[in-house]
Amino acid sequence: MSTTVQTVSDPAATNRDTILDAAEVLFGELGFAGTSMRAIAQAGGVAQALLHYHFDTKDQLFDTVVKRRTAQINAARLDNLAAFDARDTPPTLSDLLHALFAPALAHQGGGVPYARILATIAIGGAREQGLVRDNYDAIALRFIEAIKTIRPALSHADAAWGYSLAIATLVSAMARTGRAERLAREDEASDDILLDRIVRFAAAGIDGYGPK
Amino acid sequence: MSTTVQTVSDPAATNRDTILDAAEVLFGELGFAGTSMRAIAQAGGVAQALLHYHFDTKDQLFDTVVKRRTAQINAARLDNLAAFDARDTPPTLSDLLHALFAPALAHQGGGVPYARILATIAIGGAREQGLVRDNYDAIALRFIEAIKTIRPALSHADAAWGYSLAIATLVSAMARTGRAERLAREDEASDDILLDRIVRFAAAGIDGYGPK
DNA sequence: GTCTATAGTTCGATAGAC
DNA sequence: GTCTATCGAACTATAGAC
Repeated sequence: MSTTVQTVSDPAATNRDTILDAAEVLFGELGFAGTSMRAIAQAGGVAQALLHYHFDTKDQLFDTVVKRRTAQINAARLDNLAAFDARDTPPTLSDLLHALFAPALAHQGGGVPYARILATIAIGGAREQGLVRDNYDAIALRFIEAIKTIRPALSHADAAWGYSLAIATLVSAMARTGRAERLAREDEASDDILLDRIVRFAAAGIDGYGPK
Repeated sequence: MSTTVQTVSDPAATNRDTILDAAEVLFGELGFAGTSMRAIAQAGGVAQALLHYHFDTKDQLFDTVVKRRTAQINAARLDNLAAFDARDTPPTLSDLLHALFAPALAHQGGGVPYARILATIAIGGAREQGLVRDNYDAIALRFIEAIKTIRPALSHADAAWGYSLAIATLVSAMARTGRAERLAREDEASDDILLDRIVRFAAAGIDGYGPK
């Protein structure tokens, strides 16, 4: 990476990156089937044929968009787990959920455009479930084990269900539909408020499966 | 409605209903943009032109699919609320969530095909959020008020966020990706088990926003 | 690496017979 | 109400020049 600040129109970005950025935005807004290679090319200001040169097919372009952010998000999650190991005191359940959620909501994780892609993948059909399994199951099991360490009374199944439903609240937050704010009669929530809401809800929800 | 039992291949079903059933399955599997009018016509065993005769456009066909099930689900939810009012003892928070969740997971609510449509709508973009607001905001506010009655210590915002994240767990369950079971190393969960898991998690999650 | 041009397919929607 | 046939547009992907 160069020393310049990363922006949407980074002049140092290659056409390949420009295409990935444009694809991420459109896939997030319109979904895989709803987004055309033509529209991505136009948004990125390049010829449509260039997309096929760099990524071959639409399917592979989509997979590349996902993999780029997955690498960032999961690396940050593993860093957070490592930081816990380096401390004197073990993390609380809320600490652990914060470490799980924050990288997916943060801007470095692709921001709102990618968050909406990830949300649709999380509830997607067979094709999308393959992406989830390949990209996220390993890290999920790491966090499930951490939950069991913090709450030894929970069975593996309880911890796994608790983890899965915690992710459900994250997916809802990532989709950023604004519905919760509308029902609460509040302004659109900031990342910090959103994070606090889902951490508190999910931590209590997990504890609903057994004694603290 | 006739006195015969409604089945997938009800011989008394009109072509209009057959089209709606086929559209529901395909929209659920492949999404709106991923489903073609041709595929729906073929699945329903009718000419493609007949879809346009009955529903005019693809957009209106999709809206009709949603509205048909919405009416069933919300009627069942209101029935459940009315049943609480007719009882001597007020419902618990878990009772209330059961009344909210069960109609959306039950077969009468369209079963798995429609559940997957509803899940995608719930995290969808601008177009889908219009459907959510029009079809589900009114009933949401009814349940939020009920939450505040059962837990007077909660603010309106706390109850609204609790409701929204409870719905997030329902959406996750409706998508039936099988991921929770895979992580828990269990067989695919039945409707009853799924319902019990999300009720317990969501009830505890709501209580995470304030004292019981 | 990047472009223009286009091949070949599939799409939503309509016309018109019955 | 239901069909066959088809229009015009949009799609993914490729060919070939630079």
